[in-house]
Formats: sequence, C-alpha cells, structure tokens
Amino acid sequence: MSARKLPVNKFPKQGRATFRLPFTTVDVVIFSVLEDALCILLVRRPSGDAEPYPGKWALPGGFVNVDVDITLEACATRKLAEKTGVSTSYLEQLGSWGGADRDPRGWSATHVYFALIPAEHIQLERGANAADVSWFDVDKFVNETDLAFDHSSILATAVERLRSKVEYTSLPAFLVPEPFSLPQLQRVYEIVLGRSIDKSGFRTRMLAADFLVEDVYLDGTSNRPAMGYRLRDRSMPVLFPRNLGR
Amino acid sequence: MSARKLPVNKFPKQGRATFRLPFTTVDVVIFSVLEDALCILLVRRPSGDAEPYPGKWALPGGFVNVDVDITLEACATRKLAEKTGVSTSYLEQLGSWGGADRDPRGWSATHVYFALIPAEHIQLERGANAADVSWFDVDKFVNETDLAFDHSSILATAVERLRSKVEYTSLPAFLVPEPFSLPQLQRVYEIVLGRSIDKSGFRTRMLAADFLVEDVYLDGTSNRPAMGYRLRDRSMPVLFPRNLGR
DNA sequence: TGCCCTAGTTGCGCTGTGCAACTTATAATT
DNA sequence: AATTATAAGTTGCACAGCGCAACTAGGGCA
Repeated sequence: MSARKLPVNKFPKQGRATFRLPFTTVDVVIFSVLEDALCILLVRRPSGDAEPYPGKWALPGGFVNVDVDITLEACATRKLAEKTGVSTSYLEQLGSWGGADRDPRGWSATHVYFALIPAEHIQLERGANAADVSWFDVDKFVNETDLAFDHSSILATAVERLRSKVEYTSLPAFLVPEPFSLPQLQRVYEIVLGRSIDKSGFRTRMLAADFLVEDVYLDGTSNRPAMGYRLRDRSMPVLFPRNLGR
Repeated sequence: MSARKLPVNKFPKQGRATFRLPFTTVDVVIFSVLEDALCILLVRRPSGDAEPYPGKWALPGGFVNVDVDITLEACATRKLAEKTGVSTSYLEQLGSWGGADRDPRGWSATHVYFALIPAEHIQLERGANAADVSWFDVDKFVNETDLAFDHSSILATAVERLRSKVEYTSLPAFLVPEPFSLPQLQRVYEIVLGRSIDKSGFRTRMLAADFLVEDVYLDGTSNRPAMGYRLRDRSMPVLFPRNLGR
C-alpha cells in the first residue's frame, strides 16, 4: 500500500448515527523450505514521511480493498499471489491482532493467514523493486530482525503454531513438491522441528495415516530409487492420533 | 448495538487519499455445561427497520468501540462480562470471518472468541430484556435454530474446535467449578464429546499430565467421598501427547 | 448388619513407538 | 566385472500407554 492511497478513519458527523471504524488489514506469513532451512517471506516497508515504519521488513499484506476482495481469505490469496506468483497452496487462518496502538495511523485490526508453499513453485515478484521482497531463514535471521508493527510477535506465533501442528499433522507435505519420497518428507519434518526423527517409526506412521498415494519411482535423486508419493487430498492436512515422540 | 448508533462506512472524498473501511465487530461463543448438556449463550437481535436480522438469535457481540476497547481481546472480555457477569474465564480466539455479504449493512469482518465458564459462576444479564439472553443446548436446539448473519456457521466451527481440542487438552477443566473430583471432570469430558470414556485410563492420563493439585475431599456429593482438585495454572490448558482413544 | 452406590485400583492384552541391526537397490570406483 | 559406498526400506524387540474388565474401598440408607 503506497503513500498515494492512505485511508482515513474519520467520519462526517451525521446525526448521532456515526462512529469511527478501525482499519482492516490482512497479512500473510508465507513459509517455505529453502536450502534445508525453514524460511519466511518478508517485504520492505516503503519509505516516505507519511509511511509507518519506513524501510523496515514486514509481513506481506495491507488494507482490505472492499471493492476487490470478496472475503478475507480471498484477500489473503490475492496478496500471496501478488508476492510469489503462487495461486494454489495450503492457506490457514492464524488469528487476528487488533488494538489502538499497533499502527501509528490509528486503531487497526489485521487478519493473519499462514501459507505453506514448496520452494520450486515460487516465482518472486519481478521488476521495479524486487530487492524489497526476500526470504529469511527463520532460525538464523528472524530473531535478530525486528519487524514493522507487531509483526515480530505475529511471526513468533506463526512459527510456534506451525511447529506445534507439525507434531501431529501432515502439514510438512505441503512444503515439498510432488511427487516426493518418504525420506524427503521426513527431512522436511526434521527441518521444521529442528530435531531428528526415527526412520521406521516415521514410515509406519505416515503410511498408517493413509493420506499418501504411490506415484512413480524417483530415480537419480540418490542411490537406491525411492517410492514417490502424492497427497490423496491436497485440500486438508491429516491429523495423527499421537504426537511425534522423543 | 442498538439502532441509535449505526455506523456508516462511507467516506468523504478527500483528494485521492481515501477509501472505504469495513466494519469491525467482535463476537463471543460462550460455552458452559448446564444440566449435563453442553450449552452456548445466545442473544436476540433487536427489532427495528434499520436492524439486520431483527428478532433472530445471534452470538453476543457487536462493533468494536475504538474509544473504549484497547485491543480485540479486551473488547471480547467486555462483551462477555456484559452478558454473563463473568470477568475471568478461559478465552481463546477462534478466528475471524469477513466479507462483502455477511452483513447487509456492508463489508464487515468479525473477530470471534470462545469462552469456557463454569455454570455456577454465571449471573445472566438482569433487567430490561433478560428474556433476550438465553442458553441453548448445543445438541438439541442449535442445529434447528438458524442464527443471524453467518453465526450458524461460526458456531459450528466453534463446536468442532472445542470437541477436537477436548481430545487432547485439559479444556473441560475450565467448564467445571473448583474444587472438582476426577469423576466430575470425566463427566464433563463425556458430555462435550458425546461418548463415554474409560475410567482407569482417564485417571492415569489426567494425573500423569500433572496439571491438577489436590485440594479437599468432597463429601456429600456422592456415596464415597472423592478427592477434590484444583488447577495448577488457570491461565492455560495442558496438551496431552495423545488423543483420547475410542 | 447387609445392601447399594460411587470412588478408586489392579491385571492383562494390544498397539504404536524408539532403538538398532539388518537387507536391498543403485551409483561410483577399481 | 567385481567391489565399495550410500541411501531406501525392513525386521525384531523392549517399553509405555491405553481399552477392557474385574476387583477393592468407603460411605449412605433401610
């Protein structure tokens, strides 16, 4: 949202029938796995006197456009596509943050979604200011980067939620391009969780959950060819009856 | 929110620096267990020509008041207290619903929380129109009652979320007044889930999770006195490593 | 005192997991 | 062509938690 189009939350007095409205925004926490690391996409805030947090890194997002966005989720999908070119991905609502102080321009509430996309599908925004969109390693760079608004806190919540759900869901399957082998999937689990997992237990667990369908053998990626799998249903993750152990 | 104070989402044209803002509301799904049934609190929409869904039952909630509410959660707490007199309870964000069509007055987004309160703490709103606030048995009446706005859908999501989390958390402990016995707690689990649970497994599970502290023996509630427990930490539920079994 | 009811315990089999050793299939090397 | 290295995938075993069912413990009530 550039400086040319600043919203105003003051109303004309109109009888006794008016009051001020908060700003409504949508932000997206976009996760992917790049080079064996869990990463998120950040964008740089525009510079300018009227801009809040100019030059700071922030979650991609912005004001809901009531003339374009039919729903909040459609708005999130639009913002995801604008930054990554990815149109289909796993998208889940993370929650909402709202209050008087989180945006210097006034009372605002943001609806936050988080997306999981396979690295291979990404076509980062090109052109004018491509340098202002970048991937950040969650473990290496995120803690030492303070983001605009309350986005540091939102991001922390998102990472916490992702890690917690990975313990008992098939979510990491949305981070790896199909078809994938079980060892590849296991590696993603390990990267997200930051710890190693037992191989045989992992295999039985995944196959018992019955959310994978066999595809083609994957040659050339390692020594012995591995069975390639696809998701039976890309619209929803599977819930396991137990957490991962150890 | 009565008809005397209707918000307007039209802005004065002011250079090229304005656009319309969505309405921002907060709704609360208030759960309790009354007479061995999982219930939620609903309020009746006011009647009047300018009112949407006049006379229909709806979730308690309304517009965020930027002059009063510091945060969304504070707003939810306020609305909970206004309807029930309960000031402390378990309160969790459920999610947000927003779009062009969910409110006939215009583009709106609601931030929904859900609260768990013990029946004994409740002092329903008295006075003027107490008949317009009422408890509904989730299983008996809710499916056949169609609520205002998209509240039926929101409520369904809330029930689903509660039931799903009860499988692996100590959430039902927030629905029963302290001190409580393990059989009492188990009964609440069974009421929420709608199925019976094995006694011995339940006990080991609860005690192993180490979130209960022994209080006083509860005499007179049944034949044999039962150990009474309190929560070690009322601020957070405990997560179990496994779901409840069949 | 004897019966009933509810609280709480005990024993046993099953299942899924952690751990570690093993087999199988290919690529790279000699 | 045989050998070695490496990753995929399997097997066996001990252990922990749960479902199931029978049991003991403690108090009310006739």
